[in-house]
Amino acid sequence: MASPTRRSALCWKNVPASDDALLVRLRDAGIQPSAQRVAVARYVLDTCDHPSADDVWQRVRRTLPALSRATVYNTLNLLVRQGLLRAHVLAPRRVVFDPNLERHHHFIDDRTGRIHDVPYAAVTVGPVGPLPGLDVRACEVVLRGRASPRAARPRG
Amino acid sequence: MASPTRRSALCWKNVPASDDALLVRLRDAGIQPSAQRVAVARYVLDTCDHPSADDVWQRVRRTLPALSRATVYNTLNLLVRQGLLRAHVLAPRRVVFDPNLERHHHFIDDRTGRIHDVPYAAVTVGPVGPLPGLDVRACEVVLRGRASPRAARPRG
DNA sequence: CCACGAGTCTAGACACTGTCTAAATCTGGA
DNA sequence: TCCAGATTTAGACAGTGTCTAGACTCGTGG
Repeated sequence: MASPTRRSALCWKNVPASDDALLVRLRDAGIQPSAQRVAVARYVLDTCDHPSADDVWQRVRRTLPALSRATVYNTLNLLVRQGLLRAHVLAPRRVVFDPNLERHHHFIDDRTGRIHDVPYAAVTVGPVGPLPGLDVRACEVVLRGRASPRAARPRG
Repeated sequence: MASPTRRSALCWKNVPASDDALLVRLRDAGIQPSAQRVAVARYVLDTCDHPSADDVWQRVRRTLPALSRATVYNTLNLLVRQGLLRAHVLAPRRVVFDPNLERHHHFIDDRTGRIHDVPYAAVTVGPVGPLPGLDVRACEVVLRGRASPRAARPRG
């Protein structure tokens, strides 16, 4: 064959040493830390942008051009399944991923679509009155409105 | 031409007289009541099933076989734009339509995916504490859990 | 009665999202 | 070194929602 059509993308050791904490975290969750998974996790577990799966793909491909879409979806679903990530359905055709595992709510800017985290304590929900026949196990609050430009950054 | 490939589907007068109230409602909202729009509205404005756009299409096509998918989407968006219907994004790849215009919340059964309306007063939300930079204009609560089979019917 | 313009509907193309499969590749252990 | 199992890739596939061109209907005016 003339050219290496298949790059050596699989290399589980090819991860910067500074990611030790991330590697431990993945391993503790029972996730084999391949280069692709680490790259995806490194971005998605440390962002406050609430990216969609495609956002993650676009972003991580900058450093891992051979990354396939299927791997991104697989990895995101794996992270969700293992409890390192949460998925929210906040906009049509847009599942959004959120590394914030603490109980919290969301604010969506009507104009920009930007999603901001809202501390759990900032909204008082319930006590839910008696709802006959409904066994409530989770409660999510979505606020909508407009964010002032200054508040456009959920975290510094 | 050999055969009527194009049926006479457009017939704005071809609407049962018993739908007078609906016709008035549509006209008041500035919506020209075509047969297709009336058929869609008649179903979607009087259901508690929280159907998706495709559900609406499947259902209304029973009585209007030539109804196109684009017309359903156009009509649903029109009803939403004119305030006769609400759209909720409660599940991935599934926008759900809700004719209940009163303020209310939703309960989603984890197992069946069924959506139940919850009276606004049954859940105490807020008072939202001071959220600097966020101008909150709407607040939606989504409860998740399990519904007992007996409670599976939001309305009789 | 007929022509015309505005509004509506249909069929299909299109873009996007998420899942699945076969084949190639890599890893760790014997 | 070799092998079994896990992982990744590319592409096919299905579902959802939008858009466009062309056909159709209605009301109005000549």
